[in-house]
Amino acid sequence: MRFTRYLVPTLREDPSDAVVMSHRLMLRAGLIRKESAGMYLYLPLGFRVLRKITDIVREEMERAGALEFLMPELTSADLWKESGRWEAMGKEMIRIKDRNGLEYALAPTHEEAFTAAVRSIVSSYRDLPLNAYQINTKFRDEIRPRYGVMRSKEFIMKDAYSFDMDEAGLERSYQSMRKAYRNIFSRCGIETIPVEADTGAMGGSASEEFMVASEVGEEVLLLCAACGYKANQERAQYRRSEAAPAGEPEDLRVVDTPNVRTIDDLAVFFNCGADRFLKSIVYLADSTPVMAVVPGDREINEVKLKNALGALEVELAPDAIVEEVTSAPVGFAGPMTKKPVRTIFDLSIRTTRNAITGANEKDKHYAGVKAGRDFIIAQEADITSAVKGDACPQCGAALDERKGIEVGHIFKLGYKYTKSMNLTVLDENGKAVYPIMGCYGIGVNRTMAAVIEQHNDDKGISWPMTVAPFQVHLVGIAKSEDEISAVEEIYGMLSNAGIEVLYDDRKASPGVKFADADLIGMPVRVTVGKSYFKDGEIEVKLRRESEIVRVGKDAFIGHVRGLIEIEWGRIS
RNA sequence: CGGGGUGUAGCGCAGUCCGGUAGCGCACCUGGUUUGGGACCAGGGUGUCGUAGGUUCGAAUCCUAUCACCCCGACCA
Repeated sequence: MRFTRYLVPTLREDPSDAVVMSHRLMLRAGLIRKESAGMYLYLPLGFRVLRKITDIVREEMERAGALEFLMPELTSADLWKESGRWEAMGKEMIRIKDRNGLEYALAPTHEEAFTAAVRSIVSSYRDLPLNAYQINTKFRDEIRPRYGVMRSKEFIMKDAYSFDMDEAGLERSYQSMRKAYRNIFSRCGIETIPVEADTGAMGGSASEEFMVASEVGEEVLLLCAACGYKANQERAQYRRSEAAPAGEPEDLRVVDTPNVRTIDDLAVFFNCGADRFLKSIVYLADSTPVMAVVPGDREINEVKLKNALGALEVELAPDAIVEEVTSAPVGFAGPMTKKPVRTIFDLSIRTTRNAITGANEKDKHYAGVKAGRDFIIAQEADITSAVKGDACPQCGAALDERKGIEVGHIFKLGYKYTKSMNLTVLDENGKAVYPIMGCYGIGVNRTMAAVIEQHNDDKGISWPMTVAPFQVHLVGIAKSEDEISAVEEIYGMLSNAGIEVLYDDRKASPGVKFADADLIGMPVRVTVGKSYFKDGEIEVKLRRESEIVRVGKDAFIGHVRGLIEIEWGRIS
């Protein structure tokens, strides 16, 4: 491909609204342009990368025995009403009506669509196991799209749905996807960390996310170097100390605490650490008030809380509700409420004694509080987030914390959709049974961004060979007609050898060409200039290294082929 | 949704306080000289100053409303 016939609008300066590296580089290298918030268009160069990634995804999915479909993006409301998600998906799902007033959703995911498709097509156990997938656009009305294609309203996802006769079958499907995902990400040249994850609104049991460690990641991961435990903070567990706190047991007493409301205020007032307090927060769980009680130095994990309560939604209660529940102004809540309210305690509360907590009365706190004596733990659960330094739930070693970008997510769905949408097949005895499902997603655009996050330097992108838009970037530095034809000849040699080459044939200065080559980041750079015209030497350089190798015309193609092969081999 | 910020040429920005006929750099077009790490000379302006009202002899600038975008938070497969 000739640069002058292609369209690579590189930018010298960083666009002002791009804050993360991958976003900046995608814009500057001419891969994408913003259409509006959370919507991006892919220019030819960017689309080539997207295609390379989807090619890899497709190959690995086919190898795992999955079958490719293409589903409609416009999904009728009936489908969502069957599963109950027309309500449950909330505002994230974009809903539209046609001219007849029929309601549709722009698909944010395709469980319903695939379940309905399989229901109408498959009726025998002989057709299972089935793993159906597609590579298609998803629409999600994100509250806050950000970081370029990392979180956008419209994005490309590879989504797969497995249907098995029993749990053993699901386990096989799940493991085969797990393997396929590892292959896909490693072939894209990115290192991923598989972590245990929450199953979220999809429902189901086992779940793993594939994370790319990155400072700009939106997820927090807890990792144990000692035993290999890895989990998303939403789910990560930690071992609590069993030892009772030191000090003589105290009696319960009321302390005047005028205007002392927050944990920080209390720590100053009582001159002690935040861990001495019991933090009592009122939530609305599906509109019903619930009090959650955790140690003062801990954050409540709303995902865990939601799961422990069996609720669909939990949100902080407004002040009016808090005051009603506690019979006191906000800031003086405690588990010893005057009126009964459902209260859930974190697991670490059971050993509490000599603690300080709100007295459910204005300007008063209790001190010397002891669990079991002063209040009953009716329900306890793990409802606090693990943080760096906590004890690993498996081995007790200190957990480490990192940020990650979620590029893939696999989980066992169970019977949620087959039952709600009544998908059955006949087993060998002629009896109708519900298949069990798994579902598996990869964010394709996000994977592209993650590749760039992991492969860049101060000059630009440095593509892994497997996903690079072109394998070779040919820079010609020619003045005379003769020199230009000599470069053209090299370009012809590369093209004829079947090598993907972008040939910078612009009448620009060498500096401009080299700078653009580094910015766009093809893995191999070939320079044909004065050392070729004088000594017959073609210069070959890897983007990720600084060394330049000079080869003669005869050995040239063989050398480049060898490099491509080596670079390919480094990755897959 | 709460807090903060920004909208002026394709990109990056100045001009706004203090109203007086739209600017700079890069990119782009024409001609010429150049060519090994973002060249130079000469010429060229491609704009509804986000939008709509208002004040004024006169508005990018002041007032009102509104829209969009970005960041932090809340939220979120």
